[in-house]
Amino acid sequence: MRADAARNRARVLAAAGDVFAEQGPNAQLLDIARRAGVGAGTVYRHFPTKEALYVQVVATRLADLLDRADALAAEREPADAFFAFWGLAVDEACRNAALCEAFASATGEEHRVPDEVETRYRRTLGGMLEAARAAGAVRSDITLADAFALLAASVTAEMRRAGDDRPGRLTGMVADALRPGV
Amino acid sequence: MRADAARNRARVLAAAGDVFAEQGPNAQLLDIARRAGVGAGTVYRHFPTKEALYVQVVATRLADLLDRADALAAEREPADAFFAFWGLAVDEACRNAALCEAFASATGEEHRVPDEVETRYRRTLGGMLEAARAAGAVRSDITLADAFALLAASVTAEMRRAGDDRPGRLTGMVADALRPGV
DNA sequence: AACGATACGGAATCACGAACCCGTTTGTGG
DNA sequence: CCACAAACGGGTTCGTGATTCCGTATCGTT
Repeated sequence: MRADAARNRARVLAAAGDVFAEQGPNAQLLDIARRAGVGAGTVYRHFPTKEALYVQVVATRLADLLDRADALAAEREPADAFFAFWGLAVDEACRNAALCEAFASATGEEHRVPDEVETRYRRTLGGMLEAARAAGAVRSDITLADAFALLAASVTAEMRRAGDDRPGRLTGMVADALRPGV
Repeated sequence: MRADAARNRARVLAAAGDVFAEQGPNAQLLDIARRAGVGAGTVYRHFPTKEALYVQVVATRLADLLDRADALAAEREPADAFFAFWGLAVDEACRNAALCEAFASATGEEHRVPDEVETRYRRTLGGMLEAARAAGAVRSDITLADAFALLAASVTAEMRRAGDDRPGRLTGMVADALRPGV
């Protein structure tokens, strides 16, 4: 691959990462091209459609997040790791409209990330959930689907947090719903 | 007003109610016109823009919901009324993409309902919350903003409920986060 | 340094959906 | 029953944004 092509591809990905993070999946392709310092045609030489570019960006962000999840799982006690990841994921999603959308639509219909990433996501969160449950930190009737749904709910709550300067408070309240009663 | 005009206006409102409920604010105006058995021009003679029609529909649905809230507040104990309304609102939102959007965007930026409706909404939910708090059924640190955010979160959770045939379960879990600890 | 092969920019094209217009139809007061 | 204002429908216009095209510029190889 020619050097300039590689450079432009990287620039487009970086710009798309920024723009989609700010504006979500409906960002305009021209905005991305402009921010990358490139013409629209160049974007299309590297990605077949805007959708493909978007999916690529989301998949990358998700993979980054899962890397961090793996690190947490390795370093901390199961319960701790699970809830730490929860907070991390919500925090990240709140700063990134693309990721936010990905959680909200979750195993949804549009903007599907590659199966490979989806599978890793399920495996990782599933593993942490299972471990936390085994450690008695999470109610035994909580399924992986419950966790996905409530994670999305946490993101919603946190994004709606109006005039509250205590980030993580609502997320914590929702996450606490997973813990066993007294 | 001519009789046919009144009839068509009602038809358009009914059709818009259905279509927006199914498809949310991005439904196509022609779909609505078609479902109402009317031309696009007729829709525009009664409502200046698609947005105005949408707002009208949402405001009506919200007002209906608030009527039911008032009834609950009158008939039941404060705590009971508050949580019953919570479940009702989530249930209604899940069946209605327009209402769902309205809760999600809440005191948001787009599709603003008339101040009159917004105010009534704040007053009603605020009153029920206050009463529930006074009855000791809701933690004293929960603000109205918290309630809005967590209500939106409940809707998200419930909509994501995948392969779980127990409607209201996740909503209940989120709502329980409002209750005082033991 | 010269020559393909690649890649580039951005103007032109296409698609879609909101909003407008106007010739035709319909309701209704006299 | 009539005349005419009000209302109708749907074809037309307009704007927006994704995608394509192609003449030009650049890279890397001989």
